[in-house]
Amino acid sequence: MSEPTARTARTKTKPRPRDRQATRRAILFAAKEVLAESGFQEFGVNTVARRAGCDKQLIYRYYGGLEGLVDAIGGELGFWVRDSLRPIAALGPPSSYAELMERLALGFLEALREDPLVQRIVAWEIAAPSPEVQRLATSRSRGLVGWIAEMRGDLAPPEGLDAPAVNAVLVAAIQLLVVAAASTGQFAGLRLKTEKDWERVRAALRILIAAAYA
Amino acid sequence: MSEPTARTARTKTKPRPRDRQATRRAILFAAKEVLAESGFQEFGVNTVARRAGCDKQLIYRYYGGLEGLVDAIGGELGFWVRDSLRPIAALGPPSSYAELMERLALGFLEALREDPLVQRIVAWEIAAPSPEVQRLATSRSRGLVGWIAEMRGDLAPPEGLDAPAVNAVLVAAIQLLVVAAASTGQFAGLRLKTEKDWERVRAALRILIAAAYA
DNA sequence: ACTACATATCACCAATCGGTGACATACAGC
DNA sequence: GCTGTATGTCACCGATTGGTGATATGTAGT
Repeated sequence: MSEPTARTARTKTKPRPRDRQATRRAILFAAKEVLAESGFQEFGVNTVARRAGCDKQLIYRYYGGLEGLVDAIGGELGFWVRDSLRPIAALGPPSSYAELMERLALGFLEALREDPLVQRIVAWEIAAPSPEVQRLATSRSRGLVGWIAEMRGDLAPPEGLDAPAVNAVLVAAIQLLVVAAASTGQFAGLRLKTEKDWERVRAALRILIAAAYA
Repeated sequence: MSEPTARTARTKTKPRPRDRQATRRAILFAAKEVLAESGFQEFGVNTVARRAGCDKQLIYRYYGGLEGLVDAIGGELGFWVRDSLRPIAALGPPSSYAELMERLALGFLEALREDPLVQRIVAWEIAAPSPEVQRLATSRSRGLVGWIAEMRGDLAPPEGLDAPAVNAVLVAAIQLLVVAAASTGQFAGLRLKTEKDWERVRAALRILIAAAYA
């Protein structure tokens, strides 16, 4: 066989420019895209490499595999809570613990609604408690709790009220409602599509918060 | 080759007794087991067939594939809400809407905590909104909403309060807390392991409900 | 006893997965 | 110009997946 050997045909696809940092970034970007658009079910070396337009081998070389890639995403997300709630801080100091919690809850709701990537990660944490994903969860949790503590200042919840428990309930509700809205558009018979629908949710949250922390 | 043909070796494994109904039941039972124990990630024809101790072909024959199997599970779960909240009804008529909602919320919490299968299905609905799973969600939603309406009788929520929205928030919180507890044992910095942890959650729910419906 | 059918199992398929070793090629240092 | 190394691509591996056609076998009806 004097026809072109396998190696001769090697030049079918243009190789990427040889820029290690750019390739690393491309992979990370593709990973976040895949996760945000298709969820963790599609998340794998093959899919990410295809999306990034490079060979999957590079994922192993530059991130040591999927786990390292997830960690890299987690690293970028470490400050998500802080960044997304920054506008809340700009409103000036709240006058009461109730007002603080209302701002935080509604701000968290909006921030989560606008970020499909974090939505997917939340869903991932719920559905597939693998160790690497757990780290994402705990780091985000810590960020949230720490942020609340920081904003709180010297404001104190009413005497005898278990604020961490109440806040966990509120955060849980917000997370599930947003994720359910993204995937099914409704929850427990409540439509979650139009802005009017969300106004009902916000009103309910306001009532609950005001009542609990009154 | 006069050695045993492939077909001669066919009798390695004992075939199941030829009982169509029993086999159908075994498959459905195995499917629920797999789902409850390992979650939807492991849920597939191969796994279920292995668990049921039969050939996967039978899943296609008797249920028309995975979708039909999921539908069968959904059919059995149609009355889950009603069944699991039956003890609540036995307590006698509530004296107020607030008391009704408190009973329902706490009853729903306990029922969900005790049923890993439904927990997995909830997680499934959240993470992988495929059409067949959606049907499970909506049927359960309808069951819940209908049950509330039925129990409510002539009790009415306070004037001007958006009860469906408030209830959706509460149900969402309960669902996510239970699922998070099952998978990670904590949520938003709140431990969810011991009965004492859960008592904090129940107390928080009681406060929120009482305050909102006062 | 013989046939027809329902039941169950097996054997294989193409596709996809995560993972790895071999090869190609651009570029930097000598 | 030659060589070594970093970067990128390809080709393959074994395992697993959902899916199907062919085959064996128990059982009921004649």
